[in-house]
Amino acid sequence: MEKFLDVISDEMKRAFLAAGYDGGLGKVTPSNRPDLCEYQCNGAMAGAKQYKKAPIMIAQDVVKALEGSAVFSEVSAVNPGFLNLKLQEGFVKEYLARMGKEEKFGLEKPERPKKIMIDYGGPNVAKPLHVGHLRSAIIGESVKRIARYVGHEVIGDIHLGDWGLQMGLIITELQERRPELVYFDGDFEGEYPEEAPFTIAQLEEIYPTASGKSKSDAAYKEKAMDATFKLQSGVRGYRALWKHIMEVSLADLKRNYHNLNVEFDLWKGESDVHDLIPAMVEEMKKGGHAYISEGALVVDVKEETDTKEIPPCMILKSDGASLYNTTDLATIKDRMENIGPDEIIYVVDKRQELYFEQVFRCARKTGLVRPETGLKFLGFGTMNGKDGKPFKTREGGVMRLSSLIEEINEEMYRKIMSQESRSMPEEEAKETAKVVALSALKYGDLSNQASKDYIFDIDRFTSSEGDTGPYILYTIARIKSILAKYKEMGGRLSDAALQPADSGAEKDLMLELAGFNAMMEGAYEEAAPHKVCAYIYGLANAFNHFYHETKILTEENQVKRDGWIALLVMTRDVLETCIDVLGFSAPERM
RNA sequence: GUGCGCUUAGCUCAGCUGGAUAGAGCGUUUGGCUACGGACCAAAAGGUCGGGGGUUCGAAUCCUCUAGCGCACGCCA
Repeated sequence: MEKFLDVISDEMKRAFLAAGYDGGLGKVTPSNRPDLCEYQCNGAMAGAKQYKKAPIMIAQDVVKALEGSAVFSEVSAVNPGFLNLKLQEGFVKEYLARMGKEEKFGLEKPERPKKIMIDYGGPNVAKPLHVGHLRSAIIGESVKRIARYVGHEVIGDIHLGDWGLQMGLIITELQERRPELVYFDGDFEGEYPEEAPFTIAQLEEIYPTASGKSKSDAAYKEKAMDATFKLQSGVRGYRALWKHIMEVSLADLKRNYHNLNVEFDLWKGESDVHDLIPAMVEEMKKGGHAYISEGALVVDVKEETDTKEIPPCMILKSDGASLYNTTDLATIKDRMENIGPDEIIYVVDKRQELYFEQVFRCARKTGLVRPETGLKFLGFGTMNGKDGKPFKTREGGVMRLSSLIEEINEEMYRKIMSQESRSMPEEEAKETAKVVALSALKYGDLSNQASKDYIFDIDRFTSSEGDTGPYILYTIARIKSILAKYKEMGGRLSDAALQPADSGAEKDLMLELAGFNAMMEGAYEEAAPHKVCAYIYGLANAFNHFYHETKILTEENQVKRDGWIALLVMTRDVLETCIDVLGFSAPERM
């Protein structure tokens, strides 16, 4: 269905036309003077020049044309030419009632649903997730859910770092420690064991150790590079070890992402496209795009309009080895051939912007993608500590994601248990703490613009006062509690029908609800989860304000009371829909 | 050096396509539980939108200069 603001604007446009002016001037926006009006239109001022007329005169003409409007209850022309608007309660109610009946609250399906791939997460196997992986996961997941909700086909791909030197390092270190393992026996021809010869904990220790050694020990590094080469050329034992590393590591990654309520559709990685590289490189050479520069194979990606020298995109290093660019390009090739997306969105650290610009240009130039294929870089900023510097542990190291989550879970649990009013059983408190803590973590992140750095403040995020996840969940829990009590009293939610607003607070709440679909479309178009956050914060505020003014269940006028119940149901549903696209959920009580 | 980004209340952040008196939250001060959930609500104080210039009837928003900070700039990922 048509968006609320569009319906109002249409009415305004008709008035401009009826008064003899350009209908395009009749654009209505939310009021920025809530004390004066609910909505406003500035078209009279915009049209003053065109009609060589004082804005206020135009505004007055429009006011006349709007007499008897079914949409506006009040229209006034104010100097220098503002049109201040208030809406008919009945009109608002009708719009909400229609929203409630339609799927997705009347959000219109896209004319042509797109197939969108989102590349996010990007963990390396055998390395624990750390806080640097958090934003990609949280933002990517939300962008994915928003696009999906709006009606597009969306495929999330984790894009694992599962190939290359890091694997060789692990294998080398393993060989140092346990040379007796069959995997290192070149003559072995039997079946390798099903069980991996290491646990995830061991794996997570092996990698940094090996990485450290390779930096100080040239011979060790040589060995690791050799192991990498052998793995890539398919040596049986090495392949078998690689599979073990993958199994063990992936099981751990899945568990961790699941705890974050982040689910990928594809678990593809660099290893999946490795075999595509030689042919792709050949094509680039044949196409005349790739040439040797300073020993390396590169593709020029400069453009006339550049204000700055853009270095060429490197395809192969001077020693002939592939690099990050190569696998990223091969991944694009693979995706285009096997999935054929209309758009690929990369949710990565914003510092990689120039790099991705090079890759995108190279992909276009060499024809890996169609001209109309969208390649979008969604860069996010750094998560900083309270001191404004990149977030670290107290000791100054990189904090593991699991530690961070544990810390925030504990803090939330502590807050629940210290609640005087309502104590709940310890087990339930623990589960609830997890749910609420996730909202704190995600909302704290998503309520900021993705592209900016932000300060991670556990005290602020876990507070239930102010613009936080727990505040939103508290509001939902409160609504649920009232609805539960209503049912206990014998009320049936399905019987409740909206009524025209009775008070300012009620009307404000209704107007907030009416803005849902415009907000969601905007959040999708700009890939901006923070708009969803801002919206639900406003909605939760509007509800709480209404709640404090209105005794709902004790209202004796049944029609009125049921109207409020219907409003609560809708508020709850919209809030829950929104937190779902943000990637968290609400407990029944907290 | 070149390019990109940021700078809004004491702190953390919004600000839609240029509109009226620049908005929230936290913190501070004050008020509200015999209540459907007080993990809440209401009110007050708090601003040279980094600085200068320009465009416009009108600028936090657009242009330009400038300062401070951050980031990136071919063989890392």
